[in-house]
Amino acid sequence: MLKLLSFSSCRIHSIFPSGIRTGSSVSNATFLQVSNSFSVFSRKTQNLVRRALFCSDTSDGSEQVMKFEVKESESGTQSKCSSAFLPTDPRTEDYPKELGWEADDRTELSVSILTSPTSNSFGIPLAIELIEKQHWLELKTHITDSNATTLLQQLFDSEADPIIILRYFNWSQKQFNISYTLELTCRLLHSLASVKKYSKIRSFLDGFVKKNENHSNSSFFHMLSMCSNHFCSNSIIIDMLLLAYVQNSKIHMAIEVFDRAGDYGFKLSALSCNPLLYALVKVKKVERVEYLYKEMIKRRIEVNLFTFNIVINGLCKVGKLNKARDVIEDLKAWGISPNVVTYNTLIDGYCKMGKVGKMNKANAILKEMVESKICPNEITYNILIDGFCKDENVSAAMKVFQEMRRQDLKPSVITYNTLVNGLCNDGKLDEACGLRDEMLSLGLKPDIVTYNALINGFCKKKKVRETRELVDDIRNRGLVPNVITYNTLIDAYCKDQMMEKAFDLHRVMLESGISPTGSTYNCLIAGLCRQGNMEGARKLLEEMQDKGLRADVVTYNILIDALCRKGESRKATRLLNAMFSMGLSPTHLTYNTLMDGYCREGNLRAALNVRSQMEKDRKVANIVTYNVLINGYCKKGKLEEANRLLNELLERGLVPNQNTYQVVREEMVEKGFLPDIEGHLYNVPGSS
DNA sequence: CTAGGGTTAG
Repeated sequence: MLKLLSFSSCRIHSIFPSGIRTGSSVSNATFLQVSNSFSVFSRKTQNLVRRALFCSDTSDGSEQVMKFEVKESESGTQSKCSSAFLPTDPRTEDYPKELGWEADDRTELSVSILTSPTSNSFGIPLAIELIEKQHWLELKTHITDSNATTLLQQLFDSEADPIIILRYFNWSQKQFNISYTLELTCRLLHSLASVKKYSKIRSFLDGFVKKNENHSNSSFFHMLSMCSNHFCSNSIIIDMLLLAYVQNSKIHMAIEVFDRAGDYGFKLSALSCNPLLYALVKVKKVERVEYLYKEMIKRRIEVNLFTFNIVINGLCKVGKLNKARDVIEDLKAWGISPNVVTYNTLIDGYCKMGKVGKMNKANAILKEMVESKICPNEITYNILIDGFCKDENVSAAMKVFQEMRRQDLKPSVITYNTLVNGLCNDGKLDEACGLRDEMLSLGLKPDIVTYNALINGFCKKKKVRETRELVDDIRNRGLVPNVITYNTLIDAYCKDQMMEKAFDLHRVMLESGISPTGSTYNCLIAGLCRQGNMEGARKLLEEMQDKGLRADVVTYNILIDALCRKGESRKATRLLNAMFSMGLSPTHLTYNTLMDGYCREGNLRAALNVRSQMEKDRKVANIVTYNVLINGYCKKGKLEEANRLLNELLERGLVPNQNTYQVVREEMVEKGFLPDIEGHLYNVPGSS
């Protein structure tokens, strides 16, 4: 342990404002040089000496350093000593550099300082006054970047108002372009916490996190607990640090803080944990969400309805609907009642992620909700309308729309947009336009989303004139086309093999200052690929990457598909490997496309290799995988093998679809195979 | 601090 002896006898003052300044022979330069000679001592010793010098109790401000002595000695049998005397003239005195030994943690240190009286000194009270009045210019004349830290320490030691210290801390860091140590930072935070200036701590930590210095969380935690063991303050500061990371999108750091807070036993709050949960939901890191949620309950962190709703939302977004329902039970067990948001979230989950009969389940939840005396709101209806539209049941969506109005709920722009989109996707363009007109008559202004939906509908039907009119309409109504407008139109041109037009639009887009997304490029690359222009596709891929847009799974799927169609499945396989090195995860589609490529080349061995690679990637063969392989075997005349696969897929509980049926019927049934699965085959939807 | 609408591969 280092010990500072004769600390209280130190009577030092007035290195402030610009070092030691007296009528005596001791100058600021002298003082600094002595400071430099400290390098022969261990860092801890240096710091202690500095503190002894700068932080000692000198209330009268009339004393002046003349001479000091530092002694380091190891406890135990061996001991070494060293001393440094402040010289009257630095150029003529020797410094103890040549002593060059390092103290360790067992070294004892003693410091004694001799002082002499002086008169003209810049005292702490004056400094505080200047900071309080924010007379920064005047303050600046008293401070140099070498003693800025000294004043800070003096402020701490004089127990100045934490707000004053904070002001000086921020000002001097900026003024002298310095960064205070973590220790001083933690002392500041503790002093603010001691007077409950939490909003100050919050904004300070926000800036601290933004600066992104190389402080690790581990040293922050360590220093914070070294500076004070006030459990409550520590917990609050760490809680706010976590929130600061979340608000600055440094989720990884936030998670680290969360974990470490657990190790230190600091208590976090829902105020910071909820935003973290939500941030994780937004990036679909749902395993993390589940872990955090469990951990919050385990650590007895306060959880509230927001917490539950966020977790439910996360689970719904990835289709874990049963787990989401379990969380509803959890919250009831906590004595909390679900609210309209809870139910809306769950209904939306079923609408978007549910399997067969999902809309029935969504309706069932609606019923449950009403029975629990929770009134569906406009959003509830919007969710259901969208659900039915996406389920290709626009008429049911319209019924919900009627019901909504019967309940005296006002449809919003979003309601109309949802329906317009549903009608457009159903090819009912007249009705869609009718709804747009209805919006206008109700005083609801169609927005860019309305137009994007309509444009999409008209593009799909290749109604060029109407599409053009709609695009003109956007401008006339004072709306501005956005990325999605452009992407929709570019894709339409690409699908129509009008690549020049597509690239024209791409140019217009750039000129209007709208940044293309990866999707924009995907559309264009797919267009070029359809024309078999692999060279152009490659070039575009490069352009895309030059713009800092990363090729994604879709991009690779497009390229792999194109190569396979050209009978170059080997090259496509190289792209599959490239995906891994780019950190992208191939999807079922990726593997299936590649297998299909090999099958069409008649290379079944290669196709099966892809399948085993897929399984190594822990992707279970789906119905498309089987269709591709069965087709491959059939083309080769290996009907027994195809039969084996067909049985395998049935055993796995997969449902054959029209493609399966097609292949099997053409190639197998007529040749007398598969009597045992006939029953299944004739139940396939769409079969006669 | 939590819930709803528009484009894109196959």
